[in-house]
Amino acid sequence: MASSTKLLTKIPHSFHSLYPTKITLFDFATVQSFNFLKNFSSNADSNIFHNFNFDSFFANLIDNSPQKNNLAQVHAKFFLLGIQQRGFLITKLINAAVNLGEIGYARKVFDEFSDPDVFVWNAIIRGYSKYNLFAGAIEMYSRMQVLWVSPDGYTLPHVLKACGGLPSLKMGQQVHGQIFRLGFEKDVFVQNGVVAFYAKCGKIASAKVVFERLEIRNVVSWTSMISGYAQNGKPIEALRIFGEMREMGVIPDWIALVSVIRAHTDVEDLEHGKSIHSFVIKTGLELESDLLIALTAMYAKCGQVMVARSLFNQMKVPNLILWNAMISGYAKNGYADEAVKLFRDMISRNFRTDSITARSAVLACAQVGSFELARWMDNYISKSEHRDDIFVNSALIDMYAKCGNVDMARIVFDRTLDKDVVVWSAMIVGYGLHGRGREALDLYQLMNQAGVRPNDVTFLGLLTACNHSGLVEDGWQLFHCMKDYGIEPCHQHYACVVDLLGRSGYLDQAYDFILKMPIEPGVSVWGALLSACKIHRHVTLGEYAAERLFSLESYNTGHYVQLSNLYASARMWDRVAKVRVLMREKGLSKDLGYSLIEINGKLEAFRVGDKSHPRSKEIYEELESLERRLKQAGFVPDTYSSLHDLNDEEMVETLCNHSERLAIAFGLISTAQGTTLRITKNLRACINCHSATKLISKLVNREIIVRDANRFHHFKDGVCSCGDYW
DNA sequence: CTAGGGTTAG
Repeated sequence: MASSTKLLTKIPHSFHSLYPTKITLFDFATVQSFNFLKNFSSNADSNIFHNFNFDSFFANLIDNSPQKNNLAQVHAKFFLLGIQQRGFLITKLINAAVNLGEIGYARKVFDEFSDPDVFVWNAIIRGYSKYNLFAGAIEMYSRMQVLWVSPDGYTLPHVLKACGGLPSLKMGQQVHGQIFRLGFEKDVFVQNGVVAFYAKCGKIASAKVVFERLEIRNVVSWTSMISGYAQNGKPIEALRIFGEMREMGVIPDWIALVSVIRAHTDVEDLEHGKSIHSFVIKTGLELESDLLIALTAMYAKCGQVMVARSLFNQMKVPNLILWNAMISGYAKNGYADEAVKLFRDMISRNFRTDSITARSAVLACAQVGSFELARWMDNYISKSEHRDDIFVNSALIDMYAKCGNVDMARIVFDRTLDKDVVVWSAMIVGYGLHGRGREALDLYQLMNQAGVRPNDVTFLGLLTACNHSGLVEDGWQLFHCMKDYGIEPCHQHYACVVDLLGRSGYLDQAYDFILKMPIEPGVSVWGALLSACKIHRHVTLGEYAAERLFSLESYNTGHYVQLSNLYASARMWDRVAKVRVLMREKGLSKDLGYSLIEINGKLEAFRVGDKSHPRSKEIYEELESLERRLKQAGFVPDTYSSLHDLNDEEMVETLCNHSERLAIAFGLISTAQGTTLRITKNLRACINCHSATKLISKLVNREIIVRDANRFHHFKDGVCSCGDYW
């Protein structure tokens, strides 16, 4: 009997020395051990186990269990042997289950244990906290206290993490009070937890008080403060604390550096960010993959997408967050095509995507502006696990609106359950962009009925909608509704109102309104006034607005062009010429106009007078025929404002080869009768092309949708949705 | 069995 006991305890050791890897140990030794265990039951001769050390035997087995099944087998044996109440083994079992990610199983083991001590409680609380199941962690913590089990120095950090993760300021403050009563002032683990908790709740001042009272501050204490400032929009302060930490001679580890890199990212200080990068290389920390992710995100967000991409490529197995950082980096910096390409790459390689990936990819599609791509994205999302995510759906609504199809946006809107203010606002903004003011207002009614409180973006969408549909009265009333909801109007709201008043010719009232603004009027406000002056040919007020604009942004070409357009509309050619001279003196070059048209999901670009297209000859033939038909229909080019316009497009003498006309001609010859043409251009629509496009839509019996720098124009049957005001 | 980090719509 004694020899068999000995043999059993010896198996793991002998195997261990022969096969040092843990997996091997499990495969051989435990299979044998399990076979042995299978052959006895609780009524077996208990003498066999007289001197047997269960703790070390099962501990070994648990440590080497690769799966939940193995743990379950071990657990079953506890009951057979009557040792199911050994806290040490249960703690080990729960921790092992947690490390395997089997939190549900860990909880099951916990629930079958009748009288947990602090170690067992710690194990289960750690489990919930580790997987960000904060409510679970807190629930277990309160149950622990009901049973009068006192927390120790290991319990509290997990609980604090949970309080900060929710975040629940109240709960954390209670825990902080307990910590004080229990006397953990000197426990650096607990105190660091308190610092991080306050920082996560945005109570950075409280975090600082606790931090400064710490007698011993380690790198974790410092990092908690640095990331606290970084996460609360105070990156400069974060960097200052980092400086202090360095002065104290504390060596940053890789997590500290991640926080510092994030702070540099937020201030877009690539110079210092790069020096951190070299520090990382010098200290040999560049093997730390999460540090590389932070660096990738930094370069991507600061616009250095090429550098970011090379770091991305260095990673053998990119993880989800790295993919996200790269995709959102591309999307943010206008590399929408690259973002989409990378997203497609990711799904074709069967990587898991999360809600952030989906949002970034949808955002990129919105920028590309291709309706076909938008449809593909929608199709992908609606079949994925993200289909009910309201963040993703609000991005989809925005995407469809920006890709020219507000009705598809509405379909996404209607299928979105539990709509929040962002979803409602996205739809309202979409209607606004397309000049469908009535529908925007109707939706606002429904939103009120649904009990959703509007915010600043909702009102911006509503005001834009009223503006683009000429609903002056409604807009004016809505603007005054804002204060009922305690929403402070910002520059863009004021600009909308100026636009609104200006549209109906109330220019003096618009000026008066500007003078009464509680905040300093900015570029958007004066720009709106100048536009209105151009429409109504009010030269003196327009000149004043232009003067304000030049003082705010003396190098923005657009303002000079607008002023020149104002003069042209009033036929003041000498002043048009003066603006041109002024621009030359400032060394301003004119923005190049271009248009994109989507044909079978592919985008084709045209510049003014472009002859580079392979089908150029056919395009110009179509253009000439269109021109003839326009003339026959009695179309007279509005030469006075166009010929003297300073836009590059507008400078060209023949008006019929503006980029959008080339795009239209190409669209007509490459699509079937009746197909809708979708065009995107980088500048505002010129008056001539706008009138011409209206007529063309009637002559060729096609719907033509043009997205200009400001809004959408839907041309159909000779009229445009903008009502000729843009 | 402890703590700190990175990606985020309108």
